Amino acid sequence: MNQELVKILREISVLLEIKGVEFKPQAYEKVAHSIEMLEEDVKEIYKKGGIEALEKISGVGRGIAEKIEEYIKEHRIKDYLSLKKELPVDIDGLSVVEGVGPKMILKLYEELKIKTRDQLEKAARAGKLKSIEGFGQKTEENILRSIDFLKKEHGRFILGFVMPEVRAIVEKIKKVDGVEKAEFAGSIRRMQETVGDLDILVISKKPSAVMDFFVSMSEVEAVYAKGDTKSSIRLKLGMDADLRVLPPESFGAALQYFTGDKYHNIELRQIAIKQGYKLNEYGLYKDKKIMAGQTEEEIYQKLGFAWMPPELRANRGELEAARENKLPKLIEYSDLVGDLQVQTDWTDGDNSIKEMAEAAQKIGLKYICITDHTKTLAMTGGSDEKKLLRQMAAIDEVNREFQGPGFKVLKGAEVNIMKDGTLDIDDETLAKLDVAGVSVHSNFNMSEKDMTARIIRAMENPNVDILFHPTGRVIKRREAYKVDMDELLKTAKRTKTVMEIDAFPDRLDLKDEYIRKAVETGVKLAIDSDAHSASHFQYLEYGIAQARRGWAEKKDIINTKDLEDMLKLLK
DNA sequence: GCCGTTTTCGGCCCGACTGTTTTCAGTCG
Repeated sequence: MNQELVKILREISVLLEIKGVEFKPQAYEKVAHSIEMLEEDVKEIYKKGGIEALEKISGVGRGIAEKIEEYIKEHRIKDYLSLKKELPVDIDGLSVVEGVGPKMILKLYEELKIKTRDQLEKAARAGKLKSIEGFGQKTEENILRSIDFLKKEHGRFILGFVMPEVRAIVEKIKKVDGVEKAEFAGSIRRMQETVGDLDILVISKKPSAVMDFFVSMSEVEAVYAKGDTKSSIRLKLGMDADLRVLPPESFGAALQYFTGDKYHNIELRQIAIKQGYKLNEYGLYKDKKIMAGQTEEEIYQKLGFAWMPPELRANRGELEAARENKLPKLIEYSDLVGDLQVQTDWTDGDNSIKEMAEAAQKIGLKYICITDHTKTLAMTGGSDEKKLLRQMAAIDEVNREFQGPGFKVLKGAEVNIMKDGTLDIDDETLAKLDVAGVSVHSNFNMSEKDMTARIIRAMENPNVDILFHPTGRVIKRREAYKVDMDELLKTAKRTKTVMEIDAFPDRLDLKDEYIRKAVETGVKLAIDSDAHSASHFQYLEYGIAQARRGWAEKKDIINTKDLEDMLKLLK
């Protein structure tokens, strides 16, 4: 229900903006965002607490609450339908095109009866857009370029897959003559699952040298704009990048501003206004006098907050917590000492047990658990009981070679949860493993009720230690299966089952909000790389980022503990 | 349409750049 409603509220927002209505568009947009972030279904909220409960959702007042009620009861919103009748266009599809906003949507419809992105593309290819007043050659080209991109990439990039290039570019810019400082901001600094573009902030005595370098890097595919303080490019990897040169006294303000997120910033600026300040990307001002701006710390401090890590900035309570000095002491990127999901060439991994162990040791881990697939995942050559026993002996052999307390390879498996919640490995064999992980790899399309019951049954098995990648999604490829996460977390708490944060860049389940819920519930978590190759241990970083965005501390994550202590936390 | 350390009316985040136009509206982040 939530996603349908979000889409409708967003459309109402744009439709009102097209009509030139003031302030209401922001009100609807704000509610759309609140509902998007919501864990609970609005239908459930309404069922439990009626219209008053709906009004408790951030940004929802009586008016919108009644519209939500109308949608729940009658599956339509009258006002929305009449707005839609006035302007029957695919708002969603058109507004994701870069440069196309409410006013342009209206003109496109009035002049050329364009309703969909396909029609927009055809009109642009036929050169018809130029005929509209206020549209020119450039507008047409930009629209086409954006449409091509949407087709190719769906607009977002998976953080872990673009991060190496991002870091390399920033390092290169740091070396340009005159550059004193260069940092990336935006969703990348916040370590979001997916990122839209790259923002780089620079202090330099020679701005033009930085701009010249930036637009002529080998990674650049196209240059959109080049100015004294800002340049914009498209990278060959498909992502857009902006670079801004700033005066040192504004660097912190700009870093804060461009890191976001948007909702964190709106909140912070409103707080600044209430205290008699004005906050923008150049600094914190009182009566045109700059009061802070060189660092983020001094800006937050002047406004009465502790500095907070970018991963927390989402206006989900972090400002309040920072004011009361109740910010969580987040798990650090150096805190992991083990990895509990590792595949090898015994099934679908690239490397041997020994090679994986060596790679893990090299990046500073003290133990890994080998968790190859089991027999019903036939395409990977999954293990049956016999093969598992043979692998256990092979692991003993590798451990003998390591000799000494420095590093240990544990025996585990990623056991399939069958349709009825039973496992495809017998209990006797499971009991012999150090760590038994379970996961769903088949029948993704069950009802929420059946899927929840299926997974709970598996968690109740006393040999099962960890639920691997608990929602089964693959970002940009496969939706999460339907499951009642509240029930799973309750079951995890009751049965002492650990929930996994899968660090593989396009998995990253649990999601941040579920992590936060797990932490609040007292459920223990493990951050695992799900490595299928020796190079994949580097992905642990993205799992840690995910944990940080879910407010998790070191104590919540079992593989921050030394081997003995970690094993005590398993069933 | 929402909301309250400006509290039930009167505000609502803010600045840069583009494209097209000749002084600025629209879009974006």
